[in-house]
Amino acid sequence: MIRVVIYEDNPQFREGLTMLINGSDGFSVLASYKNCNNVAEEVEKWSPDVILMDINMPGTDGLEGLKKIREVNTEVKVLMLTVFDDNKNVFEALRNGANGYLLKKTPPAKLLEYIQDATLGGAPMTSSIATQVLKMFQVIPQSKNQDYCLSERETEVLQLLVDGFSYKMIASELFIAIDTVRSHIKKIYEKLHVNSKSEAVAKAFKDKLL
Amino acid sequence: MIRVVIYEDNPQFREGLTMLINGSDGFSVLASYKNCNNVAEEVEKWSPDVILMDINMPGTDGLEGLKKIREVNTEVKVLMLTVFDDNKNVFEALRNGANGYLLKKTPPAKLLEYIQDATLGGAPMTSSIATQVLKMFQVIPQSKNQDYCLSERETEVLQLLVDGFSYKMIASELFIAIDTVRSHIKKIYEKLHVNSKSEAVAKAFKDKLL
DNA sequence: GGAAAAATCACATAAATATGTTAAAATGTC
DNA sequence: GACATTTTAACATATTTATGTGATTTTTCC
Repeated sequence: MIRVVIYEDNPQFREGLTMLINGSDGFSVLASYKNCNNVAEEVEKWSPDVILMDINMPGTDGLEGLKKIREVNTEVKVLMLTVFDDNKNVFEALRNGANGYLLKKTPPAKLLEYIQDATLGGAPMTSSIATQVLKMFQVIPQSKNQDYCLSERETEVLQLLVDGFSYKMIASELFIAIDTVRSHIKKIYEKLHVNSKSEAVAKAFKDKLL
Repeated sequence: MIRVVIYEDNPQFREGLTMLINGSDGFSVLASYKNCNNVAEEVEKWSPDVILMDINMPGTDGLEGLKKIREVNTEVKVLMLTVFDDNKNVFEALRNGANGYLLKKTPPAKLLEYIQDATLGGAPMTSSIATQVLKMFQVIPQSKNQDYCLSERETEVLQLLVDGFSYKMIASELFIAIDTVRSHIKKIYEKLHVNSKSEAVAKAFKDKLL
């Protein structure tokens, strides 16, 4: 038996969901609420398997509700429900530990399937949402793996620069003369096409050299 | 009719897939190959709706194959197939535009459903993979929004430091005296608890201050 | 209107950095 | 062994940066 708690401000939709789920074998609604104002206590009280969470609600909204839930419970599966597939909300929800993201227009049969999918460790998403999620992956880390051919020693020195070491400190850290440090850094600047320490540090971060 | 091309080095598995798909209404296998050595031409030739792509293959493997496909075709849905849910491969595949990621042990009925799901814009994933993807979202941007209370002007100056400007350049950029730049930077160092330009730059990147 | 914070500028000085030139070992490769 | 690359190092010098101690003007906010 999959035990569900619902957060949804619209009374009709809330009732509809409850009837659908209670009317299906293997599913039962433990409770439903019209906002997340007391979500922490409610989740602790019922300890459901799945929570259906509307995003747009008066008072504490779905995203904040999700955060509060995750502060007290990382096990329960939380499926976000929304009318629009708003990019920013999707990202925020997944970042805060949502297990799935569904549009409200999802047909009832699919919804039940998705709920079950979530309990099995899946990440059910409406296809338009799934498309967005895939795009996020493609955008985020366009790791421009430019290779500047830094030698081992040069990489080491650059790492220390990034860590905030002065020439003097690097010299004593690596047991070499400060003039040698200078030499290395000069070479590093050439290879990275920069001419100051802070530019080199910035480039190291931007191009993920370390 | 959903038109499929298969890349899979194991002959048995390749044959099994082909028979399964060809034997199902609404699906047909256009071709199957045992490596990705000529993937670009093959995809252009068949222009399939869906490609099933094994990750581990001799010669050009699935990940490289995926990259080559995306260079010539961004429309075709590519589903990655693998025995293991290896974290790094999942990430690399999604980053390079895979549309889904399935374990080979996926039951035949599910597999057909997933293929269809992909054509409809979904992102079909085995639940263990889905779990990993969700975790990636939670890990990536742990935005430790530490607020160092930099003023507007200070933020501006820090930005220019990060961009590699010297004090002199900042002064002329902002139409202020170099001594004023010094004052701002001194204040910035205090607030960030650092005492050199490169440390400030590094901190700006680490804490995503800009 | 007055207190607090932010932004502006000046002068001084020690320390650190950038740049140039040069060159001897050490290491790796064909 | 010859060659290229890397690592090491010294010396010189101009520029930049870090730090201190003031002080004046704006802006903000109650």
